[in-house]
Amino acid sequence: MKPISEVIAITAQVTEKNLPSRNRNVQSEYRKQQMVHATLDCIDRYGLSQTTLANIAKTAGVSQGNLIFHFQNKENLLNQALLAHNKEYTTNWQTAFESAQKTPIAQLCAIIQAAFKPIVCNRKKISVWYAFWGESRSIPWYLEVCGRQNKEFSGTLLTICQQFDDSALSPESAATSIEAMIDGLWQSFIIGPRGFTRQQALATMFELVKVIYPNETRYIDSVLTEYLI
Amino acid sequence: MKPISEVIAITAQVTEKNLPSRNRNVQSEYRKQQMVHATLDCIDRYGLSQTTLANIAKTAGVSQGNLIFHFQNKENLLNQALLAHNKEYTTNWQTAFESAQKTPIAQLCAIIQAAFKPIVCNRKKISVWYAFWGESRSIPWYLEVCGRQNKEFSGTLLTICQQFDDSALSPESAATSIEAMIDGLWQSFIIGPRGFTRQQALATMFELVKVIYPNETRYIDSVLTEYLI
DNA sequence: GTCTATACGGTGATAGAC
DNA sequence: GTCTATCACCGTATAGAC
Repeated sequence: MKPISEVIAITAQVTEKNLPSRNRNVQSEYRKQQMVHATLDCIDRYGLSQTTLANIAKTAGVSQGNLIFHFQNKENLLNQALLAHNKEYTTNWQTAFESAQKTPIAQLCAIIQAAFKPIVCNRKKISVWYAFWGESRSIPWYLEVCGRQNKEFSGTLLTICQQFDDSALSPESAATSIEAMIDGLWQSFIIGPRGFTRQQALATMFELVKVIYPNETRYIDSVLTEYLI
Repeated sequence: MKPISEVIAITAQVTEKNLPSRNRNVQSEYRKQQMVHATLDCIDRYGLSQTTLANIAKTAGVSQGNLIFHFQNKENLLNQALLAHNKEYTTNWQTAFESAQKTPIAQLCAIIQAAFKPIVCNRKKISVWYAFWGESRSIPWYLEVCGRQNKEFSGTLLTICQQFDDSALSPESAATSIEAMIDGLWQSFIIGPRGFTRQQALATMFELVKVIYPNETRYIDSVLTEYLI
């Protein structure tokens, strides 16, 4: 799914070209995006247990009946919301990974930086993950979605770690550690001290990478310097 | 709050001594424990959004009215459940910390081992944390409880890290890294690959500590060996 | 496609017997 | 203290007008 801003751009473009049928489809897609977006907002603000169709409708500025018209039922709406949330997250790190230099350290730094970008690493987005994970026991489908995504990330990370020449850690341990560190630092944004910032998280993250791959210290420092400017 | 097993022991003891009034109090406490326990079970199995008084009552083997009699309302019951959950977690690491040898590395290893003990580190217990954290935005009280606990743990960890003589990491970074690693590895039990075990988690954890404090390699290995026997 | 009105079931909480 | 019966409300989903 495309970000709303992009959909708006497409809508405008199509309108200008006067293509009513495609226009209608795109507008419909945009409406659905709006609703999905409102759903994620509500999950963040009220938690899954207090996220009601009434809430979502009000937030999206549409009627309750309209939600059902587009998504048939609440369950489906929540599923679509999770998929959209997941897609955004995945696209973020994959884009960073693909546009990085083709050296292990550059790729590693790229996906780590991506993980702490404001689009994915903020209180709202993280709250939503936790809301779904908190119900993943009763609704295994939630876990399936997250698990698939997670597996791909882990795989990519492991492949990167396997390309380093020497480290005190095995590639498996290094990959597991780095991934756990990212997840753990994310958690700090929710339950940690109020003043915890993305910059601090990223700095700590890179310090750890330097300890794991001391040979790459120079490159990492250059990335950090560039980032802080 | 005391673990149910202990409460049972006290109940039996008091009964023998024939103290009806205290006995009644203790039995009442035990009843409440049962209900709190059932509540945590339901949060794990159904998620917070599907945890109803009907569910809890059925799980606890009591009537719905009885729940309200003891806890006045659902909100209070959930609060007590979180407090009990939190208490168990805190007691676990504090006990380990206090009974450890008074050297930094022994204390560090002790609280790390405690974090991966089956009592606190299993799918059910972790699910419950996530359920509450997922709602912590809408119910700040949840965050307060977890935050206080978290702060104490962080503080203890930092104090320990400050006692090490030399490391490539600052005490602050080391403490943050270790705490994040624990949290991140916990997360693996929920969304990670199915085969992930506590032993693996602990092994990875200790490998990382060795990288952070290379001087302590020997002690850590001895702990690991002892653990795996 | 979007709305309002409404049916229906489930949920938290109360009342009162035992 | 514990239960059953019951209420009032709210949440999802449907129907039908526009």
